[in-house]
Amino acid sequence: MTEATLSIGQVAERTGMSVHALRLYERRGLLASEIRRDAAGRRLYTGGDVEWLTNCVRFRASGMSLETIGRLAELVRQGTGNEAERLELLREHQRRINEQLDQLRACLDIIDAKVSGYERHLAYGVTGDPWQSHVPA
Amino acid sequence: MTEATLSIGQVAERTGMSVHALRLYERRGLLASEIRRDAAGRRLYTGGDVEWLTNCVRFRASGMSLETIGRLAELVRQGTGNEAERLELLREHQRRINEQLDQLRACLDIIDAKVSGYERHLAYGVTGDPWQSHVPA
DNA sequence: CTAGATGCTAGATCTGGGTCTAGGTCAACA
DNA sequence: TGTTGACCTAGACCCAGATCTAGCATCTAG
Repeated sequence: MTEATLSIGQVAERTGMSVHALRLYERRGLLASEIRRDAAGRRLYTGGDVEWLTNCVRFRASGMSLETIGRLAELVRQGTGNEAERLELLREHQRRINEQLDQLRACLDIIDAKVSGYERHLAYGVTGDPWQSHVPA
Repeated sequence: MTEATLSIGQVAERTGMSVHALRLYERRGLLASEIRRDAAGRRLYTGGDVEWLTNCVRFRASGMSLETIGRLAELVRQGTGNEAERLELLREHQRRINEQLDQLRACLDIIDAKVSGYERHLAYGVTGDPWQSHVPA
């Protein structure tokens, strides 16, 4: 079963990446498997490639650097035998995501407080600057 | 009561910013109030400045751009009367933080799944690559 | 009195992650 | 047949945000 393939443009469409970025990622070795080419040298992406890239997009959105993605890609390219390393890398990122969640929640608390401060301020015409004065909000 | 002031180095220490960044923020107009100087031209930060900067650090960590911080700073500098605008700006950021939280959680789910996939893999010597093969993980 | 921190300004440099350009190949369709 | 549109490579460019440099001034402790 010759797997159906996609052109770079189609992959861009379904991953949300630009074709430029797709080529960049390939040049930088961020792909888990080599991309085949057609007779004219055009890239042929498989479903697996798209899946990998979709994960890359998520990883990026959660702050993983291209360098780290590259390390992970290399481990996957090497094949089985380095699962412990992959796990370590993933656990590290897991940790970083949790840190980010904490930070975001902390910031959100502050903003929520300021937002309701301003809402009160606007609703009741409270005097004074809810930011400048040390009134909470 | 002449408020106690801090040097730029001290502010760097307690906000976690570098002195370079502190000067940069000032040049870019990201501060809510003008920083006084001593006779020799050295900056004298007040507690309020440190508080503002601490919020800046949080805002940055949650993805607010320097430009947006600058807009907020300007509104605060202008004094009361533009609370509605400030509120709008804060609400917008609130929205963006919530989006980020969603994305992070989504990514975390994927990573969690992969992590436990690899853990199972390592614990039971399951064969096959939990990444390559379409085995969950 | 002098060394060593610490501060100042203006402007240069770096980094990460993309995006864009030039110049060219190829396929399909009117 | 010839133009249109998607693709190719290599390398230039961009942007935000920070960091560093040069050259100088000012304190403070020994």
